[in-house]
Amino acid sequence: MELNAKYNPSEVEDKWYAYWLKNRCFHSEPDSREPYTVVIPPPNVTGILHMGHVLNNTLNDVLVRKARMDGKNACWVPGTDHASIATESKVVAKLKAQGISKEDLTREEFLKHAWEWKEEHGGIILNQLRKLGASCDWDRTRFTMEPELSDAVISTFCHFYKKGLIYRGVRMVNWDPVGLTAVSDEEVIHKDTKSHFYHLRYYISDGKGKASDKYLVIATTRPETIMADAAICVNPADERHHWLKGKKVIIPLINREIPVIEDDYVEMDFGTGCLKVTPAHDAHDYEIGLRHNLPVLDIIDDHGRLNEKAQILVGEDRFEARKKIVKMLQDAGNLEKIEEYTSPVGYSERTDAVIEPKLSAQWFLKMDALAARALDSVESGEVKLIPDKYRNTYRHWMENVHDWCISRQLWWGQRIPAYYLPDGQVVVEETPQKALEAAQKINPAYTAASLRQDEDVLDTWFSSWLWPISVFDPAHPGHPGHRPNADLSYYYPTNDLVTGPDILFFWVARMIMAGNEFMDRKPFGNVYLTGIVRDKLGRKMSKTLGNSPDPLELIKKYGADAVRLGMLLCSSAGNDILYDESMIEQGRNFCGKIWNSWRLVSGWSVCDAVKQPSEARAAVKWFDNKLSKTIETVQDHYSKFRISDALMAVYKLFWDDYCSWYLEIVKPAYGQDMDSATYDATVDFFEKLLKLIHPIMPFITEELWHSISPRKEGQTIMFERSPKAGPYRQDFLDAFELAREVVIGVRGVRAQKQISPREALRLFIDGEVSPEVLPVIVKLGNVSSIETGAAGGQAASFIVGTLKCSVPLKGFVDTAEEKAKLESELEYQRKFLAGVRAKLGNVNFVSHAPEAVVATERKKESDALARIEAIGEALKALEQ
RNA sequence: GGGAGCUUAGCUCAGUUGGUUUAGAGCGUCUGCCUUACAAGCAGAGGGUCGGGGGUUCGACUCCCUCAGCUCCCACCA
Repeated sequence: MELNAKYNPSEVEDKWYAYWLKNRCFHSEPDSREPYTVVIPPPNVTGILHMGHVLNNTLNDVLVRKARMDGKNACWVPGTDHASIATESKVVAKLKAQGISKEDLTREEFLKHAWEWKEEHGGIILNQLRKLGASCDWDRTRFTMEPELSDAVISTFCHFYKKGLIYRGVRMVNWDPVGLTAVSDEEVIHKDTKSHFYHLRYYISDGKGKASDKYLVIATTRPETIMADAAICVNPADERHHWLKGKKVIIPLINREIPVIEDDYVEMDFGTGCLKVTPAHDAHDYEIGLRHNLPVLDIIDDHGRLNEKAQILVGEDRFEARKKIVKMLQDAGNLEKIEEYTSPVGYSERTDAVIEPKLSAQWFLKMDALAARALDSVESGEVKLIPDKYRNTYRHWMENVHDWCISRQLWWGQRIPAYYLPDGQVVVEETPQKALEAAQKINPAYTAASLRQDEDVLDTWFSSWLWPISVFDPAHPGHPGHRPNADLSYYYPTNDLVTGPDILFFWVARMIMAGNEFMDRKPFGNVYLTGIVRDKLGRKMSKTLGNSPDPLELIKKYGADAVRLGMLLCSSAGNDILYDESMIEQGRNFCGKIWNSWRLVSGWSVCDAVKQPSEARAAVKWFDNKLSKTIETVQDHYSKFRISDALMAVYKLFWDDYCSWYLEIVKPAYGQDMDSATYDATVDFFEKLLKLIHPIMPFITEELWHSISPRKEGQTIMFERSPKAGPYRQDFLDAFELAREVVIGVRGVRAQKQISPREALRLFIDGEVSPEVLPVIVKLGNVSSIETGAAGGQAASFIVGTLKCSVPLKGFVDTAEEKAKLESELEYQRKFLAGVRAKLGNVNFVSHAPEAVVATERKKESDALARIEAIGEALKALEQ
């Protein structure tokens, strides 16, 4: 096959991806082989590919392709997540742009729009993953809200309800006034936010509801909530405030009377020591309210606006109201002072709205028992977190977990299967039919019309925690007595999970809980937590900063293989990645290198009459050993999830060892034929290298593998076996390494003296070199002869290990310069020797240190002595 | 406020139970090369007292303490 002078990734990539699909290379069915299973962290159904996905899915694909080539039955299940709040807010925004308000629609109408949106935009991201080369089993593509998976979610709810772990209650929850839903604690992000501390005067009541001239001062960050105040609270031990005992104070502006109460909760040395208690709008205040039987007055509506109970500023947004009420308080003489103040404020993860603590009825899942078991799964090592520093974080979270608020006031998602009866009772059943049956057991007169289903849907994570189970057997979760189907029995538990640490609790921990609950075992063995992709300056990638490159553009420009390699280059687990396009350039350059090396090799002509040159024989033997050793290293890296190390080892093996050394040695002179032994070995090495690289760069390796020799239709490098490491001779590798260093020394002399590489030089070596590798020095050093001993007269010399090498160079050598160089080297060696001898002279060292260490020091000593002697001789020779 | 982690060459990072490492890699930098696979390349070179200080040890990048800086997670001082 004729090769283009340049590698053209886009042509090649589309061709092979189509080929793989056509031959169903990614599809897996249970068989007798060992399974290797991975489920994709399902991206949002309407999402588009960003660099984080690229990193994650590249890693996933490398692991999957590697496992496949190791002979395992690899199965990577793709799919998408319905992402209830994210998708719903997108649909709401789209409708708004069309002049349609969600409130004007019925639930059914809205869902119709949402499904339309999903059909239109859903799954784009899965097509984008194909561009990256992801070898997902597309026949198994799942969606968390497809009917079967939704059914699984509903039965899961029923399962936990009947187990008594799910309850409904009025609690202080995190309310998102933009998303118009409650969110879980995990979906609240606390950010330090600059605000003000307002010191307000509350006048003491004269007992007749009128203000006296005495007052106390409270400090608050939320003056707009004073209308909802239920009390003023002080610490009972605070003597400054004893005079307030039993008094009542007047809320400014609205002149409502509230009591002064005492509670230990109040810190004496914070603020003024007086706390305004607003049970409806602060979680602690709510607790205090419960203890003291205070009324709850909710003055903020779902949108974050003051309602009519506030009496004043009705209809104003909470932040507008804050500004206005400050002015009003000032005018009324109640504002004592304003301080600058920075405090943590909770924001909604999805909408970035400031979270409003709000009292409402929600569904919760009890977490204690689930968390305890999930903690054990990690502590016992059943599930490994990589890197393991996340174990600490994980433990901390699991030991301090709160009940999970699982209801959302949204429509896009699985609707809670709770049905309210006219008598106030509630039945929880998987279907309306079953619910009716249950209801009729309570009262046979009930009809379908008597049942009112809960309006809320479930948190997205309440469906995605089933993912590793439900993608294989959707009916399974929550069904007592249900036997796992063939797929689930074979593929579960999955092997590795690659995901970001940001969803360790949202998703990973909860999958472990669900796995334990429904399968009685872990959902995966290893969790590889990637870093977050940041820009060169360490900033998170975001649309507003415009620092987030479009992966598809990059793939178009550099090729998918280049993008994959670029991302992996700096992907040590858990470390954030500072993305820079130059990494992808490096990937592209590597593609070019691979391509060109095959152009060279494939262009050689072979003649059986040619005998194998001695340097080629040495090179073949050396590379064979080197290959084995490197494969061993690479396997070790993979087994420890050190993907970038594995990649770098392969990269250097190909570029440095194979191209720069091996090919340069065996390369025949221009126009000359090559012997067949060397040629066959060279091609064999090349093919093995392609197989080693394939998991990382699937496209170019497939292309060239087909170029090596014609393959049958359907054959692919994907199913070739990973090259195995054979035994290798370290002593031979060392001997070759010595020769390599001699060559570098000779080249160094040329560079320094500006002697053309074409001019052959004589080389003197004083010391022992394996005769096998001498021809290598001759060829790559362009040496006319290698003689033993030292070059007399003017010569450039260098030391390799304990070898003294010299190149006679009449007329090229500046004696003084050469002498200075040698002398500085001599001084360095003497210092080094002194250091070693000091160590060896220390009785404690010799008696305490292990023998091997002492032996090493002795070797260092003798080597240094040899070098010093060699340098001395070189100096002597210079003086002649 | 609590917890975890990080600080090694210009940049990004390795350094695996303290001694075969007189501290490594990739990229970048510098010098010389259009050498008939590749200038997206080839050859060569320079570059770090391992954040500061103290300690343990025969021996510390590696263990302990302390200080400084950075990052992340958790958290209800209004």
